[in-house]
Amino acid sequence: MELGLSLGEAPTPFSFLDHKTQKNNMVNNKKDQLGFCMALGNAFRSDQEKRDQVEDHDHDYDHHDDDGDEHEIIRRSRRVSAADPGVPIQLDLLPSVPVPRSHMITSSQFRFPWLSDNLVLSEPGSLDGLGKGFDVNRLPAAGAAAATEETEEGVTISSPNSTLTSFHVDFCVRNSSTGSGRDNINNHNNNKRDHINIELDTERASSRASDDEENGSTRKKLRLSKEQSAFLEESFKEHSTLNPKQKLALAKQLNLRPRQVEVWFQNRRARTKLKQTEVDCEYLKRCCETLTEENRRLQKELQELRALKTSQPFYMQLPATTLTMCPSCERVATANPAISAATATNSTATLPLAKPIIHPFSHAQAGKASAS
DNA sequence: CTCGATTCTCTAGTTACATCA
DNA sequence: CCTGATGTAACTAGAGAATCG
Repeated sequence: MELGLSLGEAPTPFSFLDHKTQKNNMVNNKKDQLGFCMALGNAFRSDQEKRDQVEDHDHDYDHHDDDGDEHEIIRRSRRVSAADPGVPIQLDLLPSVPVPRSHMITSSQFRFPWLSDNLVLSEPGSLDGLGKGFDVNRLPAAGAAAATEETEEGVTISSPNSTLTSFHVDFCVRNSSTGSGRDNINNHNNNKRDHINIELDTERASSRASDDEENGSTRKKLRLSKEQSAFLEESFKEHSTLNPKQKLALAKQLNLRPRQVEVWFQNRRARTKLKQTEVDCEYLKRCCETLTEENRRLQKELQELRALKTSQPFYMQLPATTLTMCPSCERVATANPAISAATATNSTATLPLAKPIIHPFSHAQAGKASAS
């Protein structure tokens, strides 16, 4: 009988994984037939699944919890323990873009544009303006001239006059130029600092975006505001891909060009995948270490058994048929119970040999033998 | 039904820029 | 102020799928 480890065959999923995770991993493994079961979610599913998701969105935009985003990966990876090297490793992932608590939006606090035209926010102050619709990239005064703008995809963005006023009235203390606003901010008390910084942030984004529109083709890099990033992040948690309808709705809501939303999602997927690759790499590294250690242990055991064989030549010269595995129950039936005991305990004690040979596949006898 | 052109969206890789230590 | 590292928005190329005539 031989014992071996093999990669390449269809794996039997680890029992510690729940059914859903197993299913996901089987999907992952099917592709390259690695036959390796990992306690990690599938951040990127097959094209067919993605298409299915897009089609689902055309019907309804309900949240599907089995979306394999990295947060799901975190939850699933936490179900396993790293304490035992033989047990798969716990891998803790932090969200890739840590959002300050004060800027966090939970999905229960608002709804996405494709769910409803209005966002519902429960935390005033931290995200002022969100609930009334984003306008952070619009020019405060001059931008109003462009009350209706045509995006690159021919989408008309509605007039900003509904939100612009309230959003900027609160922060009229700052300078109109981008850089010099900091001096004013320093004079304010700490309670307002965060609030103002957010505004400064959005204002920078606003001025750059407007510059970009003025310059046209020049590649001016826009830094998305915290609110925009947080909103996109929450949106990404819901769905890692967008259909055109969602993209337009999101762009309209955030006052970004649809192309910007599209690019953000592309880059976000790339970041997630990169992170997932790092996690996979780390996991495989640890698996390799575990297997190396196991291999070392088995080699040592083999050496000890060989040593036993040389020190007990007569004892080991028993007929081969006396140590046999039952093919049905996979129990080792031995003619000499002491041999199995010695093998199991790796003992080198001298053993009595004058015992009758038991039929290897007689379960009743084998059971009796093992019991003795 | 098949075929080629077109369009759209994706990934992977890269570049350019903003920010920070 | 300068500089290198880092993060990320934006770009490019190429592939695959869907659509249309």
